[in-house]
Amino acid sequence: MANLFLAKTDPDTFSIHDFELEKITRWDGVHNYQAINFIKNWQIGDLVLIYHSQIKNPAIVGISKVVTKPEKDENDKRNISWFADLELIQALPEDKQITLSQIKANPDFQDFLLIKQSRLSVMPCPDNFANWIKTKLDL
DNA sequence: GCCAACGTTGGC
DNA sequence: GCCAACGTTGGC
Repeated sequence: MANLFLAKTDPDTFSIHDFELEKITRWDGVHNYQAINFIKNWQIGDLVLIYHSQIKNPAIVGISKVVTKPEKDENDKRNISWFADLELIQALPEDKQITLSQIKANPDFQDFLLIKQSRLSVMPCPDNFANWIKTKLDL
């Protein structure tokens, strides 16, 4: 059973539309220990929700999957970073995007790190959220 | 653009 | 090892 994660990106830097063009992208440049530890735990086949941050209505805008084993980034200055390659499964049409405010409004999802730790950029999704979104998006 | 929250760095 | 100063992220 594949695990479900969420990864943030500022669309000014790398957007879901960029991802649609590239189809496979290297998820690197993560410098926070906690986020890096979650990347280390990625397994091939795990699903990663793509989230647009730093915008007016932050939201989950796409679904991808892990296609390579996580590797240490030898070019990282502090020598702590890891990366893996993600393949886009689907960019969500606007009416299927899931906004931060929707997630915040649901009392079942209050233990989601997306809410509890707003600066974290890579995180696992809690089981109840994973089940909810898998039903909603037919994953 | 502002600011809260949090992580990192470096002096002591 | 503590903590002040500083840097970064991301929501609003």
